[in-house]
Amino acid sequence: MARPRTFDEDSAVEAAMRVFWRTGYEATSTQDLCEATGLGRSSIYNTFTSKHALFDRALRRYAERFTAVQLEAIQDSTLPIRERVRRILWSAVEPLPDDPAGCFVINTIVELGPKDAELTALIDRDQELKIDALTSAIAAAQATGELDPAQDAAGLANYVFTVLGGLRVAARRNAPRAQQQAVVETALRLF
Amino acid sequence: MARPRTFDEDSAVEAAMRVFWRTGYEATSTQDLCEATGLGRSSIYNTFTSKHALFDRALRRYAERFTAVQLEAIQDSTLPIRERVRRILWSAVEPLPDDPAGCFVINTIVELGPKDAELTALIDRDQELKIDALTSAIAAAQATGELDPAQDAAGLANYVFTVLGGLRVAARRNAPRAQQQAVVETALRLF
DNA sequence: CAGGTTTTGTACTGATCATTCCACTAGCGA
DNA sequence: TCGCTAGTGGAATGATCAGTACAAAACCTG
Repeated sequence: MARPRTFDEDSAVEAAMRVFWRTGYEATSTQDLCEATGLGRSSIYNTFTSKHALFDRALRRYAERFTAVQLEAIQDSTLPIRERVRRILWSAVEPLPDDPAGCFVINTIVELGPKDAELTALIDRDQELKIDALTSAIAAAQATGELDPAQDAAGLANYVFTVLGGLRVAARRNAPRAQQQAVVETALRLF
Repeated sequence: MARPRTFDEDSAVEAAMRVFWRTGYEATSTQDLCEATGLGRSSIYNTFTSKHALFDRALRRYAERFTAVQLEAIQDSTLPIRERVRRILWSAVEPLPDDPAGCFVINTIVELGPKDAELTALIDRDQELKIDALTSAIAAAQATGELDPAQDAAGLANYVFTVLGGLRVAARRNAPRAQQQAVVETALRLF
């Protein structure tokens, strides 16, 4: 019963995600969100309750999608560990052509990290998931002799994602691609 | 002739810097700036002309100060190159106790990078200065045989500052200090 | 002490902010 | 086809935004 929606909720979140990603939380107005999603104010508030809640939805969408891709790369046992790490780092160097610059998660840490404990917790959980997966993959590679077992697996995993963060900041600044590629190769020397 | 100021311009910029550093550009209101600096609106606009101009002043202050410290570390020839690099990375792991989390420059890249070409140019120049200095120091170390001359000096310098960026993002998220220290040690293995 | 000049506090501007309200519309079940 | 319910568009809401106008105040010079 009753009138059905004329829009797709999922693609509205997708559109909002891209605006927040490009522009940040504070600098994005509800008007911007209306224009980006094609929805009216009422529909946005009726569906998502607030700007902050929509931001939360958008961030979750982003994190889930990118984490899935990275977990897939990490767990692809047809590739040597070194190539899997390369794929992870490479994602920062060769983003999809019309994605906004940088990483939405890192933008959020920087902008809202000190102010929004809930979002920080969400991001921490996501980060831990990836670190754990990479740690396991590295440990497995050490067990097969593919990697020096003397190294601390968790430490290496942490290192990889820290470098990734640095690359994503560099991407936000439009650093030359060749430079970033060189950094990836340098970082990979430990593998 | 005429009435003198009752405040110190420099310490007003310092106070503004710390608010912008902690809170970002958009989320800092002129009211916040009044409270942080202890000045009235009139004095702020009379002295600094606009919020954006004050932000610019604050960012320059920050960049000049931190760049000076880092250049000093880079050029301290009493230390082996490895220790100099360690000092650079260490600054992200052990910040001064009541400084805001993270790095004001990186916060600015992330928040305003895509929107503010002038600030981006300022940051790029600053970054280049540091990269060049570190490149020279690495090349010198290679010449004395302290470091393998086969490595690309500029590439290594770039790598160091990319890792530093990653560490500073981690600091903004309050990542455990021990984890960050481990990352520093891992990154240093290339030296 | 008086004149000139800049600073300072306060009150105000118009714009924009996130959010809400309400009348209207559109579809589904009866 | 009628009535219920939920979605929609647009006009409000009051708060806050960056920036300004202006008069009173404070200091230096003469």
